[in-house]
Amino acid sequence: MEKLDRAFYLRDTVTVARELLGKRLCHWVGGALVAVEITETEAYTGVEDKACHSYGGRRTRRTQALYREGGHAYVYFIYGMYDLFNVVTESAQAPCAVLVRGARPVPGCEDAIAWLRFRKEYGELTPAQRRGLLDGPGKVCRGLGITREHNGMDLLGEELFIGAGASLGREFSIGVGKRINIGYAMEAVDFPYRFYCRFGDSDCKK
DNA sequence: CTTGCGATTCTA
DNA sequence: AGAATCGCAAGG
Repeated sequence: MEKLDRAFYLRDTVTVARELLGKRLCHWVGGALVAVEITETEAYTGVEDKACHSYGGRRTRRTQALYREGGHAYVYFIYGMYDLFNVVTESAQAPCAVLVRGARPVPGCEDAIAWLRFRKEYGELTPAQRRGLLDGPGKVCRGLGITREHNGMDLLGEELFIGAGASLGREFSIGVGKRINIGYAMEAVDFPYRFYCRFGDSDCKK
């Protein structure tokens, strides 16, 4: 499968966050290629964004991956329980990233369905259950088997990458809103940096 | 070394 | 609305 190239990730973070909607996030794991379609993202725009881990140029062991060139993974641990997957964007001088907040299984991708079913220990999955496997940033990592071991990984490699093709699902428009759970971020709480798929009848947000 | 708290999820 | 649960980052 053709992958998004470096140039895609080196662009403006908000643009990348919008354009990642509908793209296929893929992880080769356990002998299966697990592919899901991204339905919700948030942009974290770097040193001037109080909600971003690199705000003010903060550079610690945790934030190191943010200072890589665009197209790398930034995976960090939160709330004592969850790993969250981000796509690093822009140049190495601009520590920005896009948080993947939600996804859904790609129709017809049986490897992914089998993997997700295994993760949830379900026999069969209703459409609602399939959606519920990936409808939060912690669930995206759990569902795809992404952990902190993937922190800093190059998304142009073979194991973890994002497909360049158009969405396999239905057409959608882009919904915009404020980011979730960043109440501490002063003026940045109101930035319209959350993006989600709108499918006419139903939105991909809770 | 200590401590406050978080880009969440699940249950009620 | 609250608990679970622990690494990170800041401060002493």
